[in-house]
Amino acid sequence: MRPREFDHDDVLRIAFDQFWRNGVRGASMSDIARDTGVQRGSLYNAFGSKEALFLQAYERYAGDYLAALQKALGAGSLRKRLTAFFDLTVTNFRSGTPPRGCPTTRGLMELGAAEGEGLDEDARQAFAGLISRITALVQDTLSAGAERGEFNGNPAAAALHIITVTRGLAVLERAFGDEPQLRKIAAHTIDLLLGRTGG
Amino acid sequence: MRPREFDHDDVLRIAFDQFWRNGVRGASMSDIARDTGVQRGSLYNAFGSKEALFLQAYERYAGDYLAALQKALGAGSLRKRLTAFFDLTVTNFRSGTPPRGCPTTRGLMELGAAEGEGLDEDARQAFAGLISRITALVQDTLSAGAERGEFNGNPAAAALHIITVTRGLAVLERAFGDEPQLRKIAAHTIDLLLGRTGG
DNA sequence: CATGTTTTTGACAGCATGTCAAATATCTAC
DNA sequence: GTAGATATTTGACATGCTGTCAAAAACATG
Repeated sequence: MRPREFDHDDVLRIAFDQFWRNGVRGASMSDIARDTGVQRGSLYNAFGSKEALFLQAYERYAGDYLAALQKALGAGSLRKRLTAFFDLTVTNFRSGTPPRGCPTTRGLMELGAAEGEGLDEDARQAFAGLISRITALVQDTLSAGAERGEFNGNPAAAALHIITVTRGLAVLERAFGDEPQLRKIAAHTIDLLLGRTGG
Repeated sequence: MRPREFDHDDVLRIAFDQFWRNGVRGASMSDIARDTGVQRGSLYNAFGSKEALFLQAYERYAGDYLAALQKALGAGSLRKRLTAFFDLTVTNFRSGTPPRGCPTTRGLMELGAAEGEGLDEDARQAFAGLISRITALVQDTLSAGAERGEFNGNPAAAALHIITVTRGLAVLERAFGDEPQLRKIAAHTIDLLLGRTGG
């Protein structure tokens, strides 16, 4: 066999940065080839297609991001946990120069048809999978908070509400790019769920 | 002069349907040419570019949609108004076969760079403009409700919260296509803002 | 009926994804 | 050490996209 001349993980990292900054459709295989120093044909040989390359790169990101969220949700009062969760979310959306937004939300809205039909069903499942896992983390945190008497509502409904707000923040970030506004909305959401005082 | 062989408005309607179903990037000028019966070159002659065609088609849609929202927000108790608002929102996202989702949210997430740089700054402003106008409508409704004693919170903050949730609903619609779930989230949002009982 | 102006039409350039055959470089077996 | 097998690299190609342009066509106006 002839050995590969590039590092698999390096390519995934560099490719994902391209996808994140320019979108899956906006990033071209030529761009990725230029940035990685790997020729376009080699990328196709190694990954099969642009979508397959994206999926691998996305799974890498999803794992890292989920771990960071889990850590943010894991310490302090419920209010502190949720605050850390939203902080990390907004910071993630606003990372990069210029800010890159939310890759999950962007990827989701870039898809072809709706669920069921659609060629990029694999991508949709990857995006939906991360959202579901984040929702589960939040719900667990709320349930634990409820047992400690820090929250008295429906953890499932509240988690769904929170994930909805985070997706909305991703959209407003693209519309207005107003980071203080995003943080105000996040704080307001926590107040709505836990009450304005103490919590 | 030679007269135009097609109806300007017909083309805008048909083109927007293409954009709505397949996204701005996903819909090709060839598709629109086929559906309208107007040759590709004629479309470029009449509208200049795909983005310019989209912008005109989008403004048409935005005007109609805003009028429908205004009507939904204009009658009954505050709770009824907000319920009608969310109903219309979700129904709009789920219209078409297969459901077409939210064209504003999709268009926004399809854009190139973030605010400031980016070539499609005109499109971003069109999307942000509709979102801002909807937010203003909701805020007015909440303010009026507050004067009538139906709401005692901050109308500006609550309106921002509501618009954030609607953007989140647009994203979750693409992720899961679960319409009952969307309606539950909407109802829960109203309960959070107005209180679970009466309102 | 002739002239002028706009629309229409078809061909072209440039860039995208994806495919493929040929060339290349290493590993393995002897 | 050498020869063969095998996977990677490389460049050319097909196809589809946006956008441009010059030539042809069709109507309005004098």
